[in-house]
Amino acid sequence: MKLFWRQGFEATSTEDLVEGLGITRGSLYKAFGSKEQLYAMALRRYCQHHAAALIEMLDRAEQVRPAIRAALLELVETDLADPVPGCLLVNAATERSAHPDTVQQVSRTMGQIESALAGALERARVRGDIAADKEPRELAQFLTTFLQGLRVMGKARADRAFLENSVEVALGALD
Amino acid sequence: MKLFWRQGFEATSTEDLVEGLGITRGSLYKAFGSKEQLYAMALRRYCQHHAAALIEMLDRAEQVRPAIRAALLELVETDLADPVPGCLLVNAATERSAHPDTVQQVSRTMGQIESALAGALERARVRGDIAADKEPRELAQFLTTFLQGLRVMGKARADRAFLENSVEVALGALD
DNA sequence: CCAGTTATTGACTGATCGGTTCCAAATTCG
DNA sequence: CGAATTTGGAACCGATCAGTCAATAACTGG
Repeated sequence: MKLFWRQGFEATSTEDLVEGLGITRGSLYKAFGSKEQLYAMALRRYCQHHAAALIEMLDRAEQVRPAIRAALLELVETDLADPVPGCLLVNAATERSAHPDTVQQVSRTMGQIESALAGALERARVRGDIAADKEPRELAQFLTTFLQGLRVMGKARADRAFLENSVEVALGALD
Repeated sequence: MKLFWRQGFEATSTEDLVEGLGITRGSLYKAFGSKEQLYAMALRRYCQHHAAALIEMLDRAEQVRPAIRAALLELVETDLADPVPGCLLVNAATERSAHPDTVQQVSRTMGQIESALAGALERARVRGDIAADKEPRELAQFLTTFLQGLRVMGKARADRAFLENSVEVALGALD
């Protein structure tokens, strides 16, 4: 998974995968069928680990706004520590936009993130932590979009002040 | 340029380029040196045409907020009409984050967009069209980040309601 | 019209691509 | 213990990769 994450689908050869997984060529094709299928599995694993962790954090959060801020700033730190890999979902969406299976998987996960955000924001609204006149679903869609931009800028311009400021302005949209 | 734009660097073969440009293999290498150099030139051309057009639009705009809204909604329309190509800057940033030359070119262009936004927002603030207590530079960095997210979602989830709503919420952050 | 220069060509190269095959070693089961 | 089956692996496949080059074509000034 980490190879596809860091290098993308096309730039990762089967030789890289054989070396990285510590198995031989034949076993790889026995186990996964093809490079495409292995990529699909890696993407699914990424969604189950990383996206699911974000969603669970949002579901559990008592104070929603600090939780969202913490989640976004943690991603900023990740990109600052190593800007190359970025987010596999973003990489998949951009590199493989012509492959419907990949796009659908990415879209589904984005939808789950949006729903988790919408749920958390609804709870926050009930508690009076965010503006009462904003639709949680609309705010959630905005934040989902902003999140992807943050990951792109984390690769293109890994600058702490820039990224952290963007997060603060985005959170300001919740008022 | 359109081939790299639509397919990315790795997925575009020199054969594709030969066919697309209508020249032969030898001429391509005589004229551009290598696939890498041709990609760099295509990226530069993209910046000069597309990013420069956005920047000029912002520089000329009388009413800044409607101009930004129009620019963002036009990009939404572009992605809805054909979600595959997306934005070459975003594609380059994600696919080629390990190639410093590409990252630097993308970063420079993002900086120009940020500056154009900051200039326009400063004019808007003087005119009282946006909140007086917000720093134009900070808003510009936020909008630059949001813009990249919009292009990613345009590929991953080409849904008009989702994208247009995201734009409206983002513009709300200017108040 | 021609000698000299530049541009263009497409066949060719070694390397590497994703994927297969077949054999040997290990494991299972009667 | 031994026949049958599964597992693991290196050699190999045609195709395609990015890049080169000697030969030819086109153009130049004289």
